[in-house]
Amino acid sequence: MTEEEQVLIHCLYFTASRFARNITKLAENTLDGGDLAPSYLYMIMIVKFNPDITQKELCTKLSIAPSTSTRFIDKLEKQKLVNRKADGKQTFISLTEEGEKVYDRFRASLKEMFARYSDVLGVDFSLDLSKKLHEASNKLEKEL
Amino acid sequence: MTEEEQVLIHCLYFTASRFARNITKLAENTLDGGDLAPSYLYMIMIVKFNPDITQKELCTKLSIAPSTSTRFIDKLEKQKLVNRKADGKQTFISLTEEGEKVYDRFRASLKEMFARYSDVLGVDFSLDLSKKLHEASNKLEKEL
DNA sequence: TCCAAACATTTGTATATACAAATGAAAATG
DNA sequence: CATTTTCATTTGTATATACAAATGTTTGGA
Repeated sequence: MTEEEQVLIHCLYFTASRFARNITKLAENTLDGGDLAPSYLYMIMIVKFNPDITQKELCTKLSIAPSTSTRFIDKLEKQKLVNRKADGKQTFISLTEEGEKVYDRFRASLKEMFARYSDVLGVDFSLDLSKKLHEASNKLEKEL
Repeated sequence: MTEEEQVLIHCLYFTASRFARNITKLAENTLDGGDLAPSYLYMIMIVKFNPDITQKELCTKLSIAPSTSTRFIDKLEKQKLVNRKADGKQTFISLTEEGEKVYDRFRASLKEMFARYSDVLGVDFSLDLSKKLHEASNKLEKEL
């Protein structure tokens, strides 16, 4: 292993941010979100499985800043894909009918994306990597 | 496993982009790059181990767009951390003395960052994850 | 030898995302 | 109950990053 690679495997920031750029490009090319970028689909997916989720909880599950969540929801609301229900300090988010349809389209196109990358990386490798990233995010989110 | 998690582990885009945000935040807080964001340190690291690298090669190794590389190098050159050597179509990049110093400072602070996250994730898990992300990026970069 | 095609870099512009400060609402405490 | 504290969201602003078009350079035919 070269010294360069030694440094790389000791810096998860380097390897993770590069990988994120690669997989984002693939997602932009293969996920069907109409005119929505993949990150909006991520939010829609989370809302789908957590109806009436608060904005704060969304921030945690997506690891985004509160200000980012405001802007994302603004856009999704304008497109009538989600509803905001303000109650005191909190805001609750849920999908509209139209939002459910976008989710279903995304869900179908996800198969295609999975096929594309697991063809290159291997199915087991891909599932394992994704699971590890998920676990790791939860731990970092909680303990840092 | 919940249905939400089933979707997550089938979508590397979701898990990788969230993880990248988490680890980026940690990197911003712990890596010592003076006033440079972590992504600039990544570029400096690659140049350190590949003196006189072309811009195109940098783009491949970092998985960034050519326009992004131009802007990064503009900034690093303005701070006298790298040199541009134009030759025909290509541009060759190398570190200045000052750039080497920035690398050395980064290198020292990397130990701290590694300690922070491997404390939460485990040393073996962290090294393994980083290695897998590195391999996966190389494959996606080559075959997609 | 000249032109067309290929290629690397740069510039114009748009967007996802962040942080810090501002706002608005609830809860706690005297 | 009145006021301070705490908390969730929003707004102002900055930056990393991308794509598409423009520019500049080389190379391979005709």
